[in-house]
Amino acid sequence: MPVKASVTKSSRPERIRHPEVDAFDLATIMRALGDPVRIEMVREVDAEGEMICTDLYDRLGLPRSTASYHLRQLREAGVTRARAAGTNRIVSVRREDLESRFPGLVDVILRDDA
Amino acid sequence: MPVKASVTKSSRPERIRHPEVDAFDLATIMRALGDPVRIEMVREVDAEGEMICTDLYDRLGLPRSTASYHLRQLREAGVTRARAAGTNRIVSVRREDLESRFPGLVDVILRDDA
DNA sequence: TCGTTAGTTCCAAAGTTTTGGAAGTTCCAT
DNA sequence: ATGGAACTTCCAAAACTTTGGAACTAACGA
Repeated sequence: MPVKASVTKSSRPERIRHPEVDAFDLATIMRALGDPVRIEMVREVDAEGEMICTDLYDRLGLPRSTASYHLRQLREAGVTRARAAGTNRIVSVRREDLESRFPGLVDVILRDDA
Repeated sequence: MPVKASVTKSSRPERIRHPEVDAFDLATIMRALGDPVRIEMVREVDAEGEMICTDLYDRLGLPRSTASYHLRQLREAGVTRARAAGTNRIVSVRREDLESRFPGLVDVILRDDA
């Protein structure tokens, strides 16, 4: 009989997936940004440069699973990046990548004084 | 008995509604642009400067009611403008209005060469 | 090894958007 | 008037997104 009885699911590190700049899609990015919670997330993260999820989630005051869902939309569109650091995850805005593919877009998001 | 028996609905000219620049909302505009059909509409219209709905709808090859729905999303967000001209409607992109409120955004939409 | 913390994924319910045919309105020409 | 063309709105079905609690995983410290 082989090794273990109950590996419930993936027992390997599980990389965090991010699209490459060449795979960025304008409609997908616009859609990710078409939500006030997500725009706020981008602004909070950008203002700090980098942020751990807990701090971001605490500021937004949403249930963690909901906040995690929205952050995923941003990450999968290419707006934010996440890297693991111990038991935390450090999030940042992909400013240079966005700027190189859609010049001016980051400024539009961050500079709105409505 | 007053005047008419069956006015089924509004019997008055029915103005086409457009938000004022001050009422533009970033998330609403991003959301309106977060769809490939609508991005294409903006590009087609902008390339012509002005366009009547029929011509636009014919180019997109969608059922008219569907195309009309998408154009409405754009108009209500503030991206496009429509004015009546006889039985036609002439559509255009609100370039200056968008530029004044969200400088750089129109360029992002029109200049993407993906 | 166990307990705790950080964060994600699962899942079903709730909510929203999209679709397209049919019906309706408005305008113009005859 | 009546007819037709150009649009829009209605409406219900289908498709998608969002929500949040519960279950889960992975990393760390004692």
